[in-house]
Amino acid sequence: MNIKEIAALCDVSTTTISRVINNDPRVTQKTRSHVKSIMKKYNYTPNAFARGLILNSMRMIGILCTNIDDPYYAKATSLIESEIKKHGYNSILGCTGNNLEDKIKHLDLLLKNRVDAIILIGSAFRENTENDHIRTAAKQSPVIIINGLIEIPGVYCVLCDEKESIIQNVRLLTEQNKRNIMYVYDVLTYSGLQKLSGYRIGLELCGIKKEISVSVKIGADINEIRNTVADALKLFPETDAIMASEDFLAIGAQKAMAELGKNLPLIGFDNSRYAQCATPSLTSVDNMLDSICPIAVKLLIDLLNGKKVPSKIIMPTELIERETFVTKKSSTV
Amino acid sequence: MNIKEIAALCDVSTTTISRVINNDPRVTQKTRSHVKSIMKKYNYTPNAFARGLILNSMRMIGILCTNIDDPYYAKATSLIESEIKKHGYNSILGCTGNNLEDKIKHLDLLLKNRVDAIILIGSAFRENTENDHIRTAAKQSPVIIINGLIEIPGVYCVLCDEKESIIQNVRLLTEQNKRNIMYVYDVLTYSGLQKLSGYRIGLELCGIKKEISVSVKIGADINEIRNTVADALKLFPETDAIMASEDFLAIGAQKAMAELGKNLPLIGFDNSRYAQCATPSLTSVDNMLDSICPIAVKLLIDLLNGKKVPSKIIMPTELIERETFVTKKSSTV
DNA sequence: TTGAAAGCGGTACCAT
DNA sequence: ATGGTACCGCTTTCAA
Repeated sequence: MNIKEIAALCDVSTTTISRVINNDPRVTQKTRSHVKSIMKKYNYTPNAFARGLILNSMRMIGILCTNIDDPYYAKATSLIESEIKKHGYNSILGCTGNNLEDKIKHLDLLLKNRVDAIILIGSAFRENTENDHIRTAAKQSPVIIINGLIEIPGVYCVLCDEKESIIQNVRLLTEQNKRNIMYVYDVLTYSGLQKLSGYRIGLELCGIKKEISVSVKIGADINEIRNTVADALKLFPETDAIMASEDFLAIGAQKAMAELGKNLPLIGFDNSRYAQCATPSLTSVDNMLDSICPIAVKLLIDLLNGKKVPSKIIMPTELIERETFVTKKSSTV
Repeated sequence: MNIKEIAALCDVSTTTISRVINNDPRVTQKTRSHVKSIMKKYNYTPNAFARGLILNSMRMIGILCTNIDDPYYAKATSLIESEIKKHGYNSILGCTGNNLEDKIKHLDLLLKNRVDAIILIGSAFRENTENDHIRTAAKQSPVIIINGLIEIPGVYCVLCDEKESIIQNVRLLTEQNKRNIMYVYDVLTYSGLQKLSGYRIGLELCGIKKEISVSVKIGADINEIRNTVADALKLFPETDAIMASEDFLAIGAQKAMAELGKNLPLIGFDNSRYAQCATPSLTSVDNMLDSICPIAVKLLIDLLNGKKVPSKIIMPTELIERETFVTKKSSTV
């Protein structure tokens, strides 16, 4: 069933049908309702490809993340998808993995499919070498980066200040007289580097010389993480607090401590559901996806509507206190 | 840049360009490479909408789940997306929520976008009343259901035997002389009903009369779950084992037990990463997504290639033993 | 208010 | 091996 057949059935031209489809006012109420009833009767749906061909858009937005099976990306994707939908766009999803070639391939795929815009989730899309693929993509389609930062024209970033939040964590720990703070991390994406740098700066600002950083194998399971951290704890028995770059790592650290009969203050990152599931429950930095994602989508929609928008928006983070570490703000002894 | 311009630049017809694009052998090697070089030089990409219009396909597969921010759906989506990609298809993602109207709207959206097939993840897509929307969708496009079962022509289901796995769990618990088994659940989708029914059948088969089932508010956070289960444990202090319909609920139950100083055998469901994160780590039923998803995609691709495929594939589950419950298979005292 | 017809950018049939 | 051209289903300009 196509527009011509519907036109014939209604005894009007295809133009009129098109006008009805697109809510063009230049159709009498009578004709309009008649056409609508026929369309309903025959369950007619305009061909999206044909519309796409002319309008040069199928109202699709490409979302790329490295791995949707990571709760952080899942949450972001979930929030973005729901926002996008509100504005009448659909989401095409790609999970790229961490391989640069695959990221490029996915980007190309989205461009080939002529998406209206591209949203990259996470700083994994900023390579530490060059970012030509993103530069190229941005020339053809707006690119939004969630919690990542690349300064390229046509690329818009909405992120939280991860470095600063880690600096604050160090400060909070030192306020409780912790001077041997272990930092557990794995992947050194831009974000990973920011956090690591926050750790180092934090130590420096607090006058601490000794860094105890533990690098965990990327993609390690909980037992591998536990073992790695346990080894580190044996190596640095003076450790009196632990921070991790992600909740999952923090939980591995938690298990390591349990194994060694330790119970040090512990701060995770992402405030994921893992943090709630942990026993004791995990104090964690909330990276504000709940605010960032809607803001990013709003920015994108404004952009698509031709408005002027900022190229960079940075939010502060928030420490969610649970059982593994509490600040004593009101230290009324 | 379109096919005509490229044709002009190459001094050949659009037909030839098209042939090169589609790897049609009827082009000399010389022409082909020349065309290819020009295409590369001008960074030409055939318009996907135009191709879609003619071929009536953009090689897109629609994936629907209720909530990608649930690790179960996230894992399934991740596995499906990666399999689909291998076969040269892209994924368009929709998160519908649990509202029937929204599910219908999403289904319509996918059909409007003329996806090549639709994959529904989870039994939440089977309504307990009627399923006309799925019936209608299946008439226009193949529908695959992951871990859900609806017997409708054009709908293909790949699932695991959840009911049976719960029956087995009851049996394993009774073998350890547990007779007061609490069952914690929330949403009663088809899957939820299957599991609940497995619990009841299991009890019956083991000659247990007393059912202790606890219904938790849908969407409850970990504290609400803990409170609900704690109340139930106070009401039924004779409880000597707990099963849950999902890992997250099991963890809530775990926290309730901790609160009350209890330490009963506990079995979760889904074998999600939550199970690893729990302390003590959670014994859980693996619902075999790792096998189901590739099988489902394979079935789909076969279907799209016109092969005959089964309408229903059922896999057995597997109990992953961790700390909260271990079977004593080799009970050599 | 309505309609005829020219595209949008490809593909595929039928010639050559 | 290559090309001319009708056509996919819709939108939009221009004319009536």
